[in-house]
Amino acid sequence: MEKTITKGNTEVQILNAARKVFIKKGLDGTRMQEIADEAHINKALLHYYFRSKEKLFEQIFEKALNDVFEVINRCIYEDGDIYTFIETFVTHYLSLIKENPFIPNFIFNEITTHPERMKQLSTQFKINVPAFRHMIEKNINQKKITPIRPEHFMVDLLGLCIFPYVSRPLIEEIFFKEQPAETEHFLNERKQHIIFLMKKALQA
Amino acid sequence: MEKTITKGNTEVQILNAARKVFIKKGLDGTRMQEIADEAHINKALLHYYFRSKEKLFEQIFEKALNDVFEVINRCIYEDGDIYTFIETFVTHYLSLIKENPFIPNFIFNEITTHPERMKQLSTQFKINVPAFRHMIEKNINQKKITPIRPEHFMVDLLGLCIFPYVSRPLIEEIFFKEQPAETEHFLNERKQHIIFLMKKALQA
DNA sequence: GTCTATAACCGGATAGAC
DNA sequence: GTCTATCCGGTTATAGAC
Repeated sequence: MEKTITKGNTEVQILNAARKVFIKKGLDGTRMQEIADEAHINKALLHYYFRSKEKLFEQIFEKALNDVFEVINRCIYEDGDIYTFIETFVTHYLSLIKENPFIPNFIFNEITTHPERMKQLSTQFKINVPAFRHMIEKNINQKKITPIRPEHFMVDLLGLCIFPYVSRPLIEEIFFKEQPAETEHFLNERKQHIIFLMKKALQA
Repeated sequence: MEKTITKGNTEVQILNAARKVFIKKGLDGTRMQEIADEAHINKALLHYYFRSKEKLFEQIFEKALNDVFEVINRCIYEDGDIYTFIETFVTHYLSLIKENPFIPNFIFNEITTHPERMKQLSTQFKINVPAFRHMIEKNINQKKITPIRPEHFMVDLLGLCIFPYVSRPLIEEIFFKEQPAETEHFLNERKQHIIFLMKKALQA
């Protein structure tokens, strides 16, 4: 009776466990045994459900990439106001990262350590670049913002949001060694700070 | 005679080879055989010179971290003008990354995949935080810039410089799929763009 | 110092009982 | 579907000749 709670979803348990371990340790650093332990099942079951380590990994990687692209696309409206865009983008993106702080690092690392394979997996995801470019250019033409290359704008926003989480251990070590709790507070301040920074930088 | 060119510096050859492989593949993804091949020597020699894979790795990791911190510290002057700081910092930092584009990813990844060990190694490096804070606060008091928390300012600069290189494969895929050579041009534009962006954002 | 050969170990994958 | 036991390839590390 109590067992029914988890009955039938061994597959889900495995996926959750795999996600947790892969994201923290990467493809090469992950041991199938550790996933099995985390999922409270036997190593052999992993192969029963997913055939191989790599097959299991691909599912996790694709899902992670999909989440990241989805949030970006949800914020893009061809005719949107750019100041609204900045606010919604930063808000949604930071909340995604806050809930999954290891994801960006995970993605970047797998792409650089296994370029061929990951590149192939990553090509299926797209962001709506034409709509994004259109939005920026329209706002420029309306003199709402100073001229800027759309690609720089997007990279700026992503870098400002993502970098503090990717480099968190070093930031903690450098700036907040004496009061580690302050790091959390600092990261929470980022939202207002980034919005302020980008709005001011873009003023026409 | 020709052999003397490399005689006596087997150790250096190994370090160069190890650096190249570790930085691209990470600690877990690196095989000692690959380092040996890259250095054109035998696998056993690696152990003769460095005892173990981990010992060899530590040397590479520490050197990488040291380079990164050194550049930052070289730009900090307690009484410096902040607009000068922005220019020299961005210039030096981008040229470091351009020459070693995989270093940031390498460092972040090792710290997250092996937190205990790497944290320990990273504590020996410091940036001159008091001088940096002093510089920012002085410039604020002189009304040269709008008030900003020094930590945010540093994280902004680093993120804007580093992120485009860390995410290069995705940027290429998303924005420049049709003309991959354009990525290089885009990255070269970053220097002027970041300087422009930060100066404008900080204006008093 | 540098090599070849091999030991010792680990981890992904499979066989086969239940 | 789930387990235990085991295989087998690959990888770090060492022994020992030169």
